[in-house]
Order: sequence, then C-alpha cells, then structure tokens
Amino acid sequence: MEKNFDFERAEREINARWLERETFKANNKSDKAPYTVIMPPPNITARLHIGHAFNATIEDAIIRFKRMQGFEALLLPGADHAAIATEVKVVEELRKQGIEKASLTREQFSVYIETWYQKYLGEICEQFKGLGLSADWSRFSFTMDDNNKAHVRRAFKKLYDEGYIYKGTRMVNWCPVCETALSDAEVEFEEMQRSLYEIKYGDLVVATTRPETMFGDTAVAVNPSDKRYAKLVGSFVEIPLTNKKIPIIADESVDIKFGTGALKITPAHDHNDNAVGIKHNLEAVCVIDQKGKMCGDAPIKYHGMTALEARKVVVADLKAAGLLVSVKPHSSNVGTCYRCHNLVEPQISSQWFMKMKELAQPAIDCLNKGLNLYPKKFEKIYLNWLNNIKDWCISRQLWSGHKIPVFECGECRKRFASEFERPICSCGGKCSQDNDVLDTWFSSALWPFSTLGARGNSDDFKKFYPTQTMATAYEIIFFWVIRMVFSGLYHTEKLPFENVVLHGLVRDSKGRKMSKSLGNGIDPMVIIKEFGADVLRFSLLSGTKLDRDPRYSTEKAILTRNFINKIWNASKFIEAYALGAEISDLKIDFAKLGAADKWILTQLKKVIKDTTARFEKFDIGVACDYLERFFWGDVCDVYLESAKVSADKKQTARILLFVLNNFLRLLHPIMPFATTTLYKEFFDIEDVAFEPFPNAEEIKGNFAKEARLFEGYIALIKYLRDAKKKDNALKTANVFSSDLIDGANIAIIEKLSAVKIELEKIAKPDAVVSEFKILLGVDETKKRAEIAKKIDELKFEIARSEKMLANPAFVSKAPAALIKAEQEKLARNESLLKSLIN
RNA sequence: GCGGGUUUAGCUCAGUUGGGAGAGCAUCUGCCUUACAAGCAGACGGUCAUAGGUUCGAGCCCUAUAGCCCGCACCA
Repeated sequence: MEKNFDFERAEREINARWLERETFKANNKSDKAPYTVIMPPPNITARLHIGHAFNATIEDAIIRFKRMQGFEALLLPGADHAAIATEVKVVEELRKQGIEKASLTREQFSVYIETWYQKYLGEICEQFKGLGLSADWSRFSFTMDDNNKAHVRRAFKKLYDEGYIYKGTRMVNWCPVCETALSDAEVEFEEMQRSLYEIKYGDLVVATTRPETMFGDTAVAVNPSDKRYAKLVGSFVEIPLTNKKIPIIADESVDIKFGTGALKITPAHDHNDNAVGIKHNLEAVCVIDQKGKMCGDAPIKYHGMTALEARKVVVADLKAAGLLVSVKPHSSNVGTCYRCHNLVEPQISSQWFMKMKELAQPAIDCLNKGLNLYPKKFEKIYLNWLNNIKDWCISRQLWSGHKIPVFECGECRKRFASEFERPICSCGGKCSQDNDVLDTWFSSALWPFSTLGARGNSDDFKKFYPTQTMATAYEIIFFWVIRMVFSGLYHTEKLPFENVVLHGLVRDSKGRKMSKSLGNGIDPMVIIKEFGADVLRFSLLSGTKLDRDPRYSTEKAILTRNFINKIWNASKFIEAYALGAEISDLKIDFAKLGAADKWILTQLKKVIKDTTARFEKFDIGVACDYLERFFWGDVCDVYLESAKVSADKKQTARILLFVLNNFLRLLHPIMPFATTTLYKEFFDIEDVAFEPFPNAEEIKGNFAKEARLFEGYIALIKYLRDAKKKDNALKTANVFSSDLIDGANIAIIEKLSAVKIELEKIAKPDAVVSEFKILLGVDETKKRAEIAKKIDELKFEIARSEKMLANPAFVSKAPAALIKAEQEKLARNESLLKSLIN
C-alpha cells in the first residue's frame, strides 16, 4: 500500500470505471425489490452549492445503503429549468452585454435561454459526478426535455378537463420587476421600516403607508362600532389633491385602535382592500401599471413615476396643501419577490388558477397512512398549510418555461387544453396557444413520475414507481413536497413516495446562512479538490442530527481528512500484520477467542446495530459519529495495540481482517472512494457497493461477560497510565484478583500501560480499579489515603444500592434486569470492601 | 397574534422505551512507543436555561417563565 491515500487518483479511476461501465444503471427487469430515490432537480441557475452537495450526499448514502441491503436501487438525477429564476439570471446576463429583454422577440430570447440550459446542464452533471453519486446517468431528466414537456401538457389537460384549472380575474401578487404574477408561496415577507402618514380626507383623517395609492381609493372605511365616526357613515369625502368623491363605509375589518381608525380602501392595489371592495361592491381603480409605475386615474403629473417616487411627490404635495397631519415611523412586513427581492405589488389580473381544496384533501388524509415525514416535527407545518390552502396561481408572464397548453381556435373560437404540442381544432381550424408559461413548480410537482418516463406506462414506471424516499431541504416543503404529494395522488392515484426526509440548511461555523453578501459560502468543489469527495461527504453529514441545520467549516474537512488518514494507516498495519501471520482469510475460530477478541467483536456488533438503526431513520450524521468512534477509539487505540502482543497472531489477523471488512462495508455509503479502494486491495472485490451491508446477527455468540471484563482491563490500563505519568519511576504494579487475569491479557495490559504486571496472591493494595486491587509501591501515607478514599466510595455505593433495594416501590416497579444488576453490583462491592478492610 | 423547534463542557454536538452525564474540537501536561505527529497518552472542564410538578427514580414526561431560531397570519 502507498504511504497515503491518493484520493485524487482513486476518485478519477473509480469514477471513470463507474461511468464507463454504467455501474449504477438500474435494471427495471430485476427480480429484486426496487428502492427508488429521485433526486430533487437543482435549478440550473448556477453551479451547485454546498446545500446541493449535502442533499445529494444524503440521498447517495441512502441509496448505497439500500443497494447493499439487496434492493434494486435507482438514484435518478436531473435538473430543473426554474422558469422565473433562470429568466431573472438570463435577463441579468443579457443586461451586462447591453441587451434588454424588451428589445428581443420571444424566439430570440429563447435562444439565450437554451444556451444557458446547455451550459449549466453540463456543469451540474460534472459536479454531481465529482461527488461520487451512485446515480443512474442514463436516466438523467431535465424538466424541459420532451418527455417532461409531454407530462406537463397531459397533466394540465387532465386538471383542465376535470375542472381543477380555471382562468380568473382577481387580485394576485405581482412582481413589477419580473413583470409576472407570483403564487402566495413565492412571496417572502421582510420586516421594513416605513412611515405611517396621516392624511386629511375632508373631516376625516386616514392613516396609510402608501399615500400614492390614494388616487385608486373608492371608499374610506371605519369600524361600525366606532362612535367617533358613526354619523359620518354614508356621507362622502373628497380624495385629497383631486375632487373625486368617495363614500364613507362601515366595515368590521377596520381596527378601531390602529392609526386614526379610518382606513382608505384601494381595491385595485391591496389584498385586504380588495376583499372589502368586493364585499361592498366598490369599483377597483387601477393607478399603478404592471411595471409598477403610476397610471390611469392618478393625476397626469404622477404618471410614469414608480410608486416609490410618486410617494415622495404626493407627500410633498399633501404637505404643501396642508393636508398632511403627521408622519410616524412604522415597521411592517412587506411582501417581496422570492427571486428578485423587489417589492411585490398586488394587482388585479387575469391568471390561471388551480382549484386546491379538493385536491388537498387526499394529501391531508395520507399523512402517516402511507406517507412518513422525517423528522416528524414537520407534520404540523405540512397539515397547517394544506388545511389553509388557497387556489394556486399557476400562470407566469415569462418567456422561459412550459407554455400553458391552452389553445384557442381561430375559426370556431373554441378554447381547450391539449396534450399535443400543436393541436388542431376539431373544426379543423388553426389554433393559437396561450402566451403565459406555467409556474416552474407545476412541472416539479410531477417529477417523481414524469422522470420515470413514457407518461406513466413505461417499464421504469412499473418497476420504480411509487418511489421510496424523497430527500429535500425543509424550506421547500410548500413549494414542492406538498405539491408532489397531491399531484402524485391525483395523476397516478398513488403516493409518489413513502418517506420524505426534510433535512436542514447548511450554515457556516457561526450558524449563519451561507450567502454571497456575507462571503461565508464554501464551494463544495473546492473542498473536493483539496480534500476529496469522501471528506466532503463525511464532513457534511457528521456531527449533526437530521432535524438540525448542519454547520460547515473547513476545520471539519481537516478532521475528516485526518480520519481517512487514520483508516489508511490502520489498514497498512493490518496488511503488514496479516502478511506476517500468513493469513488472508476471515475464518475466525470462534471457539478460541481471547477477552480482547470478544470485546472488539462485541463492539463491532454494537456499531453495526446502531449504524443500521440510524440509516433506517435517515439519521446518517449520528451514524458517522458511531463509525468514527468505533474505528478510531476501539479498533485503533485498543484492539490494534493489543494485537501487537497477541499470543495467537493468526487468529488475531483474521479478526483484524474481519473487523476491517465489516467496517469498510458500514462506511461505504458515506465514503465510497476510500472504501472501494481498500476493499479491492484487501478482499479483491471491485465494488464493495454491491456487497451486503453488515448484519450483526451473523456474528454468533454472546461475549458480554468477557467484554465487560475487558472493559475492566481498559480501566486498569488507564489508571496505570495516569499513575505512570504522575510518577515516572513506576515500573511495576502488583495485581491481585489473579483469577480474572490470564497470561495473554497481562501482556496486553503491560503493552498498553507500559507498566510491568506482577500477579500476587495476597495483595496489600494501595489502589483499587474496577475489580482489581493493585499495589504500586507508593508510600504508606499515600497508600492509606487512597485506600481510605476507596473504602468511603464503596461504602457510599453500597449504601446507595441497599437503599434502592430496600425500597419496596423500586423492587416492585423497576424492571427485573435492573434489579438484578443492582444486586450484583452490591455483592461485588461488598466483597471488595470486605477484602480491603481485612 | 397562532403554531413549531431549540437551550447539555469554552466551541460544535450526541444522549435510542425515564434507571448514576458522553464524544470531537479547544486548553494544559507528557511522548517521534517501527500503521499513523494529519499521531499517541493523560488531565482539566457540566446546578443538563429557570421555577414548579409527576415518579421509588427526571437531561428525558407534564406545567409555567426566559433567551435564540423557524413557519403561518396580520400588517392602514
């Protein structure tokens, strides 16, 4: 073996082989039970960031684990066209080149979009491959490929024909910069400091943060029980700076205590006002256009100004006219566009909607009846959203994305949805297609089955659908997870997956989100280049539970690099050891095991059980910690050292190989490259990926007693090491309790503690460790003090045990095993105490 | 306002059905002991946020309070 693990070469060679031989191509004709994980398609707006690497690592670990458990495993990769996000990026990019979107035709713009797709599709695949994913690249899917387009049209048509999709004119969230409607989920609220203006409307004073919208006012509302204004209800006031008269109305939604208690109603530009307007049959007067500029009934002088610009001028004009009563600072949450982060402007607009109430119900009903969320804490969030669901605005006024497949016949004017790209009307007339595109999440919602091809009838669909597990960051539970659930149920009549793993967001070492503006982001590719993919994978997963946001820093990568180095060096030792003992098989003679052997096998059984349990719960981070502690602490620090003085090196060599073999298989889902390299080196099997995951049941025998005895040795070793450190002259320790120690174990204790052990029949001890009385030859005073201390400890312990056992409530209620353990402990301590006092 | 999460060693975090608090890092002290100084060994370090309650027994269960985080709603 080489001096160090050459991760660069291992990754290059192994990856090349995997890709060339399509090692992880899933077989839809296989007899094995399927296990399918469809990867969340990253937006092709940029290169992958550490969050993608985290997500992909979790999924690859899951799918490798399941593959080793004997499933026909499919990890299906893909990418999302991300209509609005990509369009924002491309517009930005074009602007840098001096090209405005408005100067292009839709066709010209599509060319730029297409170029963008091709560039990033390639990059994203390369990055994923660099992570060592055991993905099936032959099934790579892109939301804008022909297959997905066909799925989208067909799904739309079904929903349209069955009345779940309709067109309506109503108030929507409008982004004046992206110039498109947004769904409720796409609005992010930010707390902002604004001003609350109090403005005279005739005899009334209204409070508003948006004075520029007053030209769109069609009423002033007061609370019906507000005595201050009761007699004014029904009368009219003039909108300031104009002579337009609007009525004073009474509406319960007005908060008496807020502002002046009088609320101006602008049905065209505010969600609440819109609702009031509909209730009172008020006209909606538009004064802000789709670019966010003043228009319509606003006085001409303001036309063309943005709303914010107009606000300043309007306020100045009000002040000049003596109509501005006061300006108070006011903080409030305002909606912003989740893509461009500009203020959202509510607008009345004609859009396509999906009727949600009925579709949502099955998604509510299936929770914990087929659908499991990990961790469970997201169940309430999931249900809360579904129970309060509103119709989904699915149309976007963009040029990139799936065009809405609704067509209108030029002859007979019939309007219909079609699953064909260019349908012809039943009357034979030529049709024109709706100009809008779909919300990018419409196609994402179909992802678990659209990726499996052929619109639901392929062999892939039959074999791999429904899928088993979907892992994604919890932040897109509304955008995506819920929509996949109800879409899957509606379109395929099956849940698209059994398990949803909602993992956290990767943060920096201080717990902050990684962001460009903070400059605290870590590029996964930089970590791979410097430390290797195994290091990135392990360090991303380790040290955190599933339901927490993981923290990442280069320090973690360094620690993991050290761990791999440790594994490599221990392997070198084992190789040399086995060679020296002329052993290459794993045929352990279970009839001839020493205490150390039984102990390490017990530890191995435990780590197999614990690791498997964590994998099954998708809690892989904790499994990483178990594996590291087992290998570094148990195997290297203890067993490897004891092996150096083993009395039966052939047997020990077999155990070392056996432990390494199991450990490599346990670790493989997390560190594919190092484990593949070592497994090939030691066991001549090319891909540990297809070896069975270890099973604790296969290690026969119960070694609990000897294992516990060995723990006593370890305690003794620790004590001697400490004693030696305090007194460097210490060379020999006399140990009583000779019936507990045989020659082979003495060698281990001597080797590990660097203290010579003499067995004594009757020791006059000066210290007691575990069950071992020892004589280190310290002076009488110190000896008496130590023993007196130990006697006190034992008396305390005994008193405690006696008290517990004398407690009838404890004896009657505590589990039997616990009582027995307590009794044994008491007996042990009593006998030890007796021997010390005599 | 409603709901959820979280609070354990200086830091990052484990702690599986309640049965004497753990790891790694950091700090300090020894070591090049022939797999590994990217290492080995040892030590130091915790009123498990606070206050009650249930229990024979609480880090774990219940109630309240506080800090931090998140979601939803309101937001004139």
